[in-house]
Amino acid sequence: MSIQDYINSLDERSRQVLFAVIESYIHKPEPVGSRFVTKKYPMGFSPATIRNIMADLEELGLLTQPHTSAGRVPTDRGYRYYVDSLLKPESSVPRDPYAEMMRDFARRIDAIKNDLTVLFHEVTDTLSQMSNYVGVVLPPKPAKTVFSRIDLMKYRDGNVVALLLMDDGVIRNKVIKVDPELTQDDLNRIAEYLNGEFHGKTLDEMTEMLVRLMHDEKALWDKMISRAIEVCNQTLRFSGEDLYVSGLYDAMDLPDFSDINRIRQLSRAIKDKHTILRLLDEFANTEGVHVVIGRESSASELQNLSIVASSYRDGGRPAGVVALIGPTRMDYSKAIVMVDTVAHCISQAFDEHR
Amino acid sequence: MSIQDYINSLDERSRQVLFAVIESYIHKPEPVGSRFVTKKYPMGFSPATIRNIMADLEELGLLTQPHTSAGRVPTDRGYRYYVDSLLKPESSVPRDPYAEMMRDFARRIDAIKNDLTVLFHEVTDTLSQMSNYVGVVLPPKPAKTVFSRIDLMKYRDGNVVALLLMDDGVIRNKVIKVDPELTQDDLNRIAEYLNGEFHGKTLDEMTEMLVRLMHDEKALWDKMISRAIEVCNQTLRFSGEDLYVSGLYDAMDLPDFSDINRIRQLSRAIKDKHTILRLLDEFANTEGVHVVIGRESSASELQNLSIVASSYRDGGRPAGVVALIGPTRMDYSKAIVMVDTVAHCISQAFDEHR
DNA sequence: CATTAGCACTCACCTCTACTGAGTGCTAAC
DNA sequence: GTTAGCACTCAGTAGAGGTGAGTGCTAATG
Repeated sequence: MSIQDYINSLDERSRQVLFAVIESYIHKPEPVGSRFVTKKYPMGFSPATIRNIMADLEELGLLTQPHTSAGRVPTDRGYRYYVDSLLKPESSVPRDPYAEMMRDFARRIDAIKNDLTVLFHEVTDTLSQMSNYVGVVLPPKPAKTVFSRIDLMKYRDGNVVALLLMDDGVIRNKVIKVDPELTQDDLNRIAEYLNGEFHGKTLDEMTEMLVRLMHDEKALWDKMISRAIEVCNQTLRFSGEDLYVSGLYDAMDLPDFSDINRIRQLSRAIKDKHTILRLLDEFANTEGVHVVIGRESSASELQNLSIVASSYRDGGRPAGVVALIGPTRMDYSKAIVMVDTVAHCISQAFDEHR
Repeated sequence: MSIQDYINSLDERSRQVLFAVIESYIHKPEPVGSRFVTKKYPMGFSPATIRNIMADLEELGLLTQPHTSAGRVPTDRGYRYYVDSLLKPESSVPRDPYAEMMRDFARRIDAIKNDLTVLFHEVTDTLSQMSNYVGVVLPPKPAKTVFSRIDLMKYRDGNVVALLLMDDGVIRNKVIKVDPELTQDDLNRIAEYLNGEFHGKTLDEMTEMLVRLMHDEKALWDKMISRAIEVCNQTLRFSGEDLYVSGLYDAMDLPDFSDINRIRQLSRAIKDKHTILRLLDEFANTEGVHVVIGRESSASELQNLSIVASSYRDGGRPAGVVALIGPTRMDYSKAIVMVDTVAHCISQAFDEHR
């Protein structure tokens, strides 16, 4: 019988004690003693009994002691058990306290769902304000979004403004350089050609087509086409995938970040976004709420941090991810409800949208 | 004779000592003792003499002691004197070490000067990376920029994408809601009308005109005009003035921010941008580099912070501001050179641009 | 008369010690 | 199986003493 098996077969008493320790510690970040448990979570046993149980839980790696004569503190594995086995009956999580906020939220995002940038900023702001953790949104992969149209307008010098509209609302404008000889009429013809060519394609397909076109003979003798390819090529050169983040400032006030190094760690994790990006990306095609606790993610940047994430859907299919990043000592039940609800709100907003 | 007069008439010795203390303290944030000064900045006096001079400087409020038996530390007033009287002969500031970087910088911004958003991000990034302070850019007041053209494109549902081009490169796109009956042809006519009406106007003048138009009789019977007004009204509703900021993460590594409260203070100052915005705004119409040290700005948020700022010009006239925000214990000479040089680079990029 | 050597003094900082109290593990009794 | 009792551990605090960097003052010096 492996440790995992032992953990899975915890008896009710042990579960109660573990639950008590974790809830208490989440409420107030101080090691929890046996006497304290008997007082605040009375279950008819003396401190000595609780001590025995706690010792068992420590042996299983669910709790640990900061030092010999201190109370117990949950380990990452402890939180994991808490999240998986103690919170799972989701009905027990009280959604009501947030219902009001969420109705309000749903109303607000309804008004701005046309502009994804504004929408996602609103989402991260709301998430972080409500939770005091760091709110994150992974926007839909632009590569998977469907081309709607491109417009080209002459600007100053030899510059042209390219406006790229995608079907789901991702709008991008970019100043590109072209042959200054081109007139607006030329540009219109180029845009028209591109609109026809790329109609209904995803960005991925577009770039693929572009590569093919560039080797096509037709492009060699038709100047207009070769120019169109050039324009398109410039426009599609993206600023890379981005991530909406907010709430670092509020999170800094959490007791978990009273240590300067913890703050640095958190901000570093947020600063070079690709760690988080890679992690969230894994959830982009899944359903439901996921929780990653501390070292569970192999990324060392996230050692003392946990992530609660859920994908949201656009037209039934998973599109992007919303998440909360906080300390491992996180109010998981609260965070899970929030992330879940917000994800649903977004999915719903998208659905009404089409 | 006021204290200020005494300060202005410091003799050479005192100036030398003050200079030594401040330079040393900027180099390493530890109280500077008399013995240390005689060793590292030999000027032919014994520690005792230096002590007497230091006592005088303290009486004038230029230095202070953290506690009785510690060395001296500069006060805000001390830094002020240092900046005004000891650094002013600008020729003494060595520009060379940065010359290389700056050439590089000039080349880089040359490539992106068409897109102000990208440009300003690049500027704050460069400033903060080179200095380890927080780089800030106040973009040109959109209200003062000159209208170039507006384009309207039908999007999904009853939505329209409005693309607003301004003469200096501020480009803004916005999804607005209009009467779904409007065809693309209608939109084109509306845009044409607006382009004619607003040609060469600033945003300020545009809003003004808009108010006037809305009370004009013509608007009442010409449906096209009234729609145009509506569209324009929606488009001009801005997301408010913004501020480009970057470098908080790097600044956190400065010893000045090893105290958690200092970090919180700094991030709070950056978070609600309007304090900084108001401060920088004062410099928007001035020339040259300005330095605000600690409490000199009445804003309590900036107590332990200093700002080195300079306006940059667009077409000869001051347009916006670049700045560095750091601890009062800042390397002012370095910061001043950087801000000054960067401001010049931007001005130059704009000039070549027209 | 400016400068300096000498000296007493101050005070942050470090270390050592002792004490306290919260909490534990173990064992024997219930 | 549960619990009372007890010895033990250890972080945290407070006080005492020593150290050293630095000062202010005064009297001697050139």
